[in-house]
This record gives sequence, C-alpha cells and structure tokens, in this order.
Amino acid sequence: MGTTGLSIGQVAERTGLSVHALRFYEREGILANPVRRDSGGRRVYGEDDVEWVTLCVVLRASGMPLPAIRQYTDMVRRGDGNEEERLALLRQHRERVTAQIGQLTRCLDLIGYKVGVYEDILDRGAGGHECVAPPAPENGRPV
Amino acid sequence: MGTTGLSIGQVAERTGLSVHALRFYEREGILANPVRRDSGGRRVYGEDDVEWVTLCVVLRASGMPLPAIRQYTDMVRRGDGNEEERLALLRQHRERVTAQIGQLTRCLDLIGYKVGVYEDILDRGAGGHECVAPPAPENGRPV
DNA sequence: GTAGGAGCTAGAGTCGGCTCTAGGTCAAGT
DNA sequence: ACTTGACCTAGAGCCGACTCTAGCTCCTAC
Repeated sequence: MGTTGLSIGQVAERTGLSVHALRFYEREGILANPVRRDSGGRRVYGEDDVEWVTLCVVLRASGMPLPAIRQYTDMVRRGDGNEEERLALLRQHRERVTAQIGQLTRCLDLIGYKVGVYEDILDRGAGGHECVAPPAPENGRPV
Repeated sequence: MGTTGLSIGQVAERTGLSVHALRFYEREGILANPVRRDSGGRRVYGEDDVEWVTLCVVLRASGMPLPAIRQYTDMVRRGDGNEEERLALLRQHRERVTAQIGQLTRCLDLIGYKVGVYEDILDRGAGGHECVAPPAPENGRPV
C-alpha cells in the first residue's frame, strides 16, 4: 500500500499555507478528518488531506470566510445525506464569487479609464506643445 | 453659484460609506482637500469631494489598501508634475485587479465543477435507482 | 554528546479596516 | 423649556485571519 504520509512542512509547501495556518485551520475544525499522528505525536497527512486543504485554500481565495468553510466541513464530516445542503452552500458561494468578479470588472473599467486619462495627459505633454489649461486632473479643487 | 454643500450624513448615503468611515478616511489623510466646515464646525462637502470619495470607494472595493490610496491622494495633493507616478500606481493596481479577477475565475471553475458533482449525485439519487457505491463525495476517508 | 532542524502546545500579538462609545454642541420642532 | 436628531472629538474596541513566541521533544548528522 503506497500510502505516502506527508509532514506538516511538506503540506505547507504544496498548499501554499504556512505551517502555522495549517495548525490553526485544524484547531478551527476545518480539516475534514482528524489528522493522523506518528509515534512522536507529529502530524501525518495523506493525499486526501492535502486535497481537502487545497479545496479550502480555493474557497478562502475566493473569499469564503472560515466559519462558512467550517460549516461545509461539518456537513462533509456528517457524511452522506446532506448533499442538498452542501449544494446550496456551494451555489451561494458561486453566486457571491460571480458578483465579486462583476464588481471587480466594473472597478477595472474605471481604473482603465483613469489610466487612459493620464496616458493622454502625458502623451500630450510629451508632444511638445504647451498645455495652457491642463484638463483638470482629479477634480476642480486640488490642494 | 449653485454650490450645493452636503452634510457628512448625505455623503455617507450617496457613497455607501458610514459617517464613521468618512471621518476615519479624513483622519487617515485620504481626502484630497481639507473638508470645509460651517459656522458650527460641521463638515460641508462639495460635489468634488463626493467624486473623490467615490473614487476611493472604487479603489477600496478593488482591493487597494488604504496606505496606497493615501499615496495616490498625496500625489494628487502635490499637484501637477507627477502624472507618471500616478499612472504607474494606477497601472500597478490595474494589473493586480486583473490578476485577482483571473484567480477568482479559476476558483469559480472549481466551485462550478463541485456544484456539478453534487447536482449529478442528487439527480441520480432522485432518479429512483439505488446507488450502491456513491461516487466518493469529497475524499476517500470522510469522517 | 551535541548542535541543528523540524515538529509539538498553548496562548499572546499583529494588522487592516473599520465601528463604537463617551461626552459634548447646536438647531429645529412642540 | 425641552426633547430630538444630526453632528463634533478623542480614543477605545472589535473582527477576521493569521502569525509569532516560549519552552518543550524528537531525530539525524557530525
């Protein structure tokens, strides 16, 4: 049986979390199953643990708060029979992420516009002809 | 001269920030120009202030930290002549936002995949035929 | 045998970004 | 006269998510 068995440091390395964060997540009840320990009391992670942590990292990266991840973890831990609940939670999160992307995209438009404005100002300035009344950079009463 | 003059409460309402947050931003040096006061010492905002705050809200919403917003504010306050700097800062932020959207999109893919998995499980379950060995929901060692 | 490095626990500290409190002023309405 | 409500300041408090520290145990290599 080729069960690997990874140390916390190795898991940290491949998930991108710090060892501190991994222990913290465990304390917070965010690991789906209790981490095994070796004879010396050190954590030994399996591939499935790594996969789970990786999922958690993705959920965090997309803005899911730890309490929600814990909820989801609890559902999974409770086992089969609550798939509707899990689905609902995932769908809700998906909508939030979609909304977030939408908002960021709108922000990006404005930022892009601003970038364009400054590019124009600089192009014009570099062109050599004096700009007597520069097109009010930010607002009408700067400084 | 149709200068409006808004109270802090009105600005809060139309920018979405709280009055607390508005005062906090001011203390943090994030308002481009000093807010005027009425005879009683109360803040009076002009349309330009509201526009500036609105820009700040967009920058915040797209993840720019307050210190960076303050930097930008400082540049604007210093007046003409540092347009390259402003442009650089905005471009940098634009790239970060783009990256963030990319990351969220990748997360969304995974979440969508998970949603699909659960939809399949539930469809199959609702179909009536017993699922003897359900396709391992989360990982091989749940609970 | 001893120095280094990785791991352990419990608990304290940090950081960003607000949010709230206490204690007060002021103007308008009843 | 008095209550209400919006505003003021200075400063404390809070929340989320880590991050770090102290003081310890192992194991390995020199």
